[in-house]
Amino acid sequence: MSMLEIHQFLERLGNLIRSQGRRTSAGLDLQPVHLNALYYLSICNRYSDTLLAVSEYLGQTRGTTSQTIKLLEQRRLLTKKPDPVDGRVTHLKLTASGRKIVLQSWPSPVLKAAESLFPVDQQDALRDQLKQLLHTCQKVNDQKTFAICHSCRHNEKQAGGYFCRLTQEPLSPEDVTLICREHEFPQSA
Amino acid sequence: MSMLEIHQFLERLGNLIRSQGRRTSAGLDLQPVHLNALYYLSICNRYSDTLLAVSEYLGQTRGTTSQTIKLLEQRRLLTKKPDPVDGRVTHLKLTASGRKIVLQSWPSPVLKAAESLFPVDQQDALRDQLKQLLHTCQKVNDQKTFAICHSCRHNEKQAGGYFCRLTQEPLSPEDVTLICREHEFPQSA
DNA sequence: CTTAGCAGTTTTGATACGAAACTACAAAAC
DNA sequence: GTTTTGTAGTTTCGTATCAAAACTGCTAAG
Repeated sequence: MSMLEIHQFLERLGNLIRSQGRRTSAGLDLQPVHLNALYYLSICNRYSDTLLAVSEYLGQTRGTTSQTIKLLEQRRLLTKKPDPVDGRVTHLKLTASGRKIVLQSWPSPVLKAAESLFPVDQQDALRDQLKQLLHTCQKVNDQKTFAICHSCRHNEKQAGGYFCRLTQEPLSPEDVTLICREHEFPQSA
Repeated sequence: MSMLEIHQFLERLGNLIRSQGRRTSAGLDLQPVHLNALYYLSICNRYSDTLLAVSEYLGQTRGTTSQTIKLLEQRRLLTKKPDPVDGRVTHLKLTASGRKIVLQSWPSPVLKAAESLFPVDQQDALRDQLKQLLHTCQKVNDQKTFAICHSCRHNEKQAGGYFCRLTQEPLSPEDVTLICREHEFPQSA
């Protein structure tokens, strides 16, 4: 019963944010999905700034994402950099104007306006519950979690900093606050 | 800061539900937005089962909603009944197969699968917080609330039942559990 | 009885999206 | 070292979503 209502409220908040976003982001000539892609690229780490990662994060096919990326590149909101090692891979880096748009458009004006009327401790509680629900859904549906290295089972705290056992590379204190497409929680099942 | 993360989690849950929904509801030959419209019609009261109300609920224009309704009518998932008093208005009623599809598709399989792994008291807490956030957003953005008569300032508890001061009509115990496009919370500001 | 306003429809055009075929590169198989 | 299999990304095409705006028909106010 609760899940039914949770679903309903999620849809309604989503509709509110998206339909408002279509109107306001129309000034930027960008669609909601473009803002999502830009936001992802602003918080992902260096292993996760590829087209494939974006498409997995957004739940789209590669073809669709390819169109999205092409448009964002034409608008000079991101640049493509070929991977020095693997010739198939290109990394997507936000430009200064790309970062500016992320700062402008996140969070949505709808939520920003509600922020001051919504008690801070309730905001934190809601955030934690949503995070929990998202990760439960992802686990059940065998989806990638896209969480920060800090909570990843491949990440190892060492004397001088951090180390990723998967990529066999050291991670900086900033690195472990970014989200990664290879992220896996420590298995508790 | 919390709002930023809340927005992010809302989007990701939305994407998860929608991209999964596109796959499963493809079996029904319906799009996510159609399921939303059907669900709304299953929980709205007799003042709110019109095209205009649906379009306000979904945040679409009337033209877009008109297309949605036309398709649902062709699939025999709802029927149109002209209003006996106002010749401009038509009421939208779900058919038996329409109701069946609502029961099948709500809540999303993604959430249903997570239900058993997500503690019940946390479900209730999350539901209440989402409701709170939604209503705060709607208030701030001057949107209709679409909540149940039970919480409406126009509704009056009387000896034999309930009474709506706006429509000047009595409401049954079942009526006050349905959502209404004219709903307004008692003003506390 | 005229005018303003509302419920709903139709048409048009832009954009989003998935499916599938395709290119180019990489790594494993043999 | 050549073939096979797999992966990153692109292109094309058909379908669906959506808003904008012009439209019909009804209602209600002046």
